[in-house]
Amino acid sequence: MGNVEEGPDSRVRMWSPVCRAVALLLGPYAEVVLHDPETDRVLEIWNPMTSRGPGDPSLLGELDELDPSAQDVYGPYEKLLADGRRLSSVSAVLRDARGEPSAVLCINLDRTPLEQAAAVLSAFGAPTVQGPEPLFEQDWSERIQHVIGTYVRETGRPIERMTRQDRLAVLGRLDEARVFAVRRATPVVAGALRVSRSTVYGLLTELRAPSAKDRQP
Amino acid sequence: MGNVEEGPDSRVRMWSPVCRAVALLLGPYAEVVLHDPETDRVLEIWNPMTSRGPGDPSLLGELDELDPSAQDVYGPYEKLLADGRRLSSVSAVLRDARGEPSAVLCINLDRTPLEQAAAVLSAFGAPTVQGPEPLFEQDWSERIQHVIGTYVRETGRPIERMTRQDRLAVLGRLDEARVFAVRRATPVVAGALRVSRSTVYGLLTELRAPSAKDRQP
DNA sequence: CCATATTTGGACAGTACATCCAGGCTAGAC
DNA sequence: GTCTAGCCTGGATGTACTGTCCAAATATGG
Repeated sequence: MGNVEEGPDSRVRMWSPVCRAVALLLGPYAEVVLHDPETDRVLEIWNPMTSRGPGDPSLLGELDELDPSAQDVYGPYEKLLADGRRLSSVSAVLRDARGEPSAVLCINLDRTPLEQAAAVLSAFGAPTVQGPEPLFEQDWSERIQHVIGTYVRETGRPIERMTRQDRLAVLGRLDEARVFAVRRATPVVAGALRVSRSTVYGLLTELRAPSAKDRQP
Repeated sequence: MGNVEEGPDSRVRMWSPVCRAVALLLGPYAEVVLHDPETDRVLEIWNPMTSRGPGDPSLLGELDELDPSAQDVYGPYEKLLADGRRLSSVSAVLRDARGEPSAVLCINLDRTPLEQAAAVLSAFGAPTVQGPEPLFEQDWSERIQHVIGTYVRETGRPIERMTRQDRLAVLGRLDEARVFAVRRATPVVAGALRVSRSTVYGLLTELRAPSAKDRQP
């Protein structure tokens, strides 16, 4: 973490915790830059996506001329890197205790991975991530339904035409999914399989103790 | 307390551009909170994901006692909301010009949409970007340890020095994480908290029935 | 030091879990 | 059709777990 011998700029000292926090949160997908609006140069940079470093020119442009209702925050707007990566960027004017602008913070988020994922998803007709899609449910009863539903879809056999082997297979999956570790799960599974609790318990013990059976060759 | 002129807290004035920038960039998926470490209350909040507001208690605890090598930035660590959303969180201690801690910034990023997308993609055999991240926790005892560990790290208070309020907070989180829906969880939690089973049940009932509490002396 | 708040271990009642069994049902063999 | 064998069922039963209560022990705070 060595800094230059001259000691860090007081502005860097003040704002770096925020910058490092954002850089940590967004991992390798975000670049955080602290600019000096006076000299129009980079003060410090975290997770650099290009080869810029402290002291390089900022190429910031005139933020002063932007909409004053934004109250020192600009964006998000889009940038395009030379290699084709798309960035979402925001900027904020940081002021000292006297209210004078002392630095400009820029956060550049690489949207490319997200957009690729979104493209794959929409190609398969998956819903765009807007409303919460309960793909994997926190609720264990939904998980039960999900496991059983998957099995029915795989075998094309509805619940009421299931054979003993089917029930064993489904219960095996449910057991692997640790469904029976939650309270009151067994009666729910029995109901979902249209079977009595006794049957479920019987099949489960048979499933969990295959040792005594194949012991005799 | 505040030695400020009228209007918003000077700290809010100073840090709000950063906060608003992050909140804008990350859209509805990130919550940005500014805490007052003195009073342990929320100073301001952007994109709130729960119903917290300015003036509410932070439940932050003392960050001072944490590992000094972290240099005022903590995390990312994981939080779990009641509805199952998983958050990645970072915290940063913000210091004034004299180097004194003046505020604590927390950014909470909702990872759920990303994880859902990742689940869909991996179901179609698409290459997963990152390594073996436990998508859903199978071992609930790990989850208990994780929730407690997170709290300890957040507050810098080891289990044996916890106050009643700490225990209440931890049990609240565990309850939100639906930990007590699994069999045998309560004794395990009691053991992990170095507390008797009775205490856990007592605190839990107190936690779950704040409605008809202080009506009668 | 006392007063109050909190935790504790243990006893207890109430559930839920798991097993067992006798009888009923179904399917296939004869 | 009848028989047999295997499976399922409902209920009875014993065990394990859950949650509550309370007096005593202990911590907390003035």
